[in-house]
Amino acid sequence: MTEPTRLPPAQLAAYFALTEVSSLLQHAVEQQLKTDGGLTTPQFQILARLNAAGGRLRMTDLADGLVYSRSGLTYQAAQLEKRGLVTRTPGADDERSVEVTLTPPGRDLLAHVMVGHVEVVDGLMMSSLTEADIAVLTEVLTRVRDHMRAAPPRSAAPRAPKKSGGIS
Amino acid sequence: MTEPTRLPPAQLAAYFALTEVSSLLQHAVEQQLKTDGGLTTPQFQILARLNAAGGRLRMTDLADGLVYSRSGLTYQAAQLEKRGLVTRTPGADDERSVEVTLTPPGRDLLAHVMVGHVEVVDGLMMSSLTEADIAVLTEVLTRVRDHMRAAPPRSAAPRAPKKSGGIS
DNA sequence: CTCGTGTGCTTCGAGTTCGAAGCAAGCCTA
DNA sequence: TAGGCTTGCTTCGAACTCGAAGCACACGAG
Repeated sequence: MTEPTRLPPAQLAAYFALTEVSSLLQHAVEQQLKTDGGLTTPQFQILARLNAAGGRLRMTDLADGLVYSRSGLTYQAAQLEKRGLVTRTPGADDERSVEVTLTPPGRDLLAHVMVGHVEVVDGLMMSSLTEADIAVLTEVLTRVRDHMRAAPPRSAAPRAPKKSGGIS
Repeated sequence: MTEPTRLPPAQLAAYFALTEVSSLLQHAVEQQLKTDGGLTTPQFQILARLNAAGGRLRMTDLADGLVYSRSGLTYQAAQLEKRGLVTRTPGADDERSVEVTLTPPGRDLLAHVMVGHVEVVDGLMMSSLTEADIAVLTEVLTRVRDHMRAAPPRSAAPRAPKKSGGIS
């Protein structure tokens, strides 16, 4: 039980719990998405985000909401296009941009997959929570999310004098 | 026939918030681990788990606490061994098992990395929360975690249902 | 008009991940 | 002791991921 550093115990507990829950949940969801619709998590996120935005978004706007890299987005968009779930067309205003559009089959598949998706989340996560729990969880996590989105990407490390030229 | 399914809005909000927070946090942590110690998240998890267990664990016991696949664990353990952070030796009792042991350099690196790790988690996640928030978050998430660990996914394990928890 | 810079997306190579198949050691029954 | 089943881990091939480099269009200055 020798710990290398002293740690704020309450905070670490919260952090580990968050990490573990989200890992387990993500794993379960991944299985469901693959089984019910042959989708990976990133693909599902793309479809869901497109649907939420009315069915059409530019690559850049799509990337803004998601967490992973531009190149990964290109790859997954290509996969989705192969299956006919989305189309990619040159942007109307800006010739170098690409607009991704949800097709009817894409919308159908999303609707179908969403059912099982909600079932899994419900059964695995929500079934052990009260409405009050859910409300407070949402409130707290939303606050954290906003703070994270606002925070600078990185750097400003007190110990590391590493200069990366700045974000200018 | 295909309508966007109606969804429990409060639950979805909680779920999305959880997903987004954990993604952002994971991303930030990944950067820190790489910068401070040249470690990936799975590698860090292995070292941390080893340290928590006193420095030595069998591969299987290591896998039980983590989320990813056996083959992935083998791969990462090999990476760690290459860097001299752990050793792998045949098990004493059982010749086919492998015991992974944290080396002194491994312990040192973990201690070093943990400092920055806590800093990141603290600054990014905890700074926007009160102590009460943290307490309630921990309580709720711990409950969810226990429930998830107890519940089998949607199908039984393909090969090895553990001795204790009979699925049949 | 032409050049230089910025922006949007894709391509590329290297590394990581997973599930299935494979290998070897242990266990159980006869 | 032999035979078959189980368990512990590794290897294999294919898919996915990332960051860096590259390509093409847009915009502004001269």
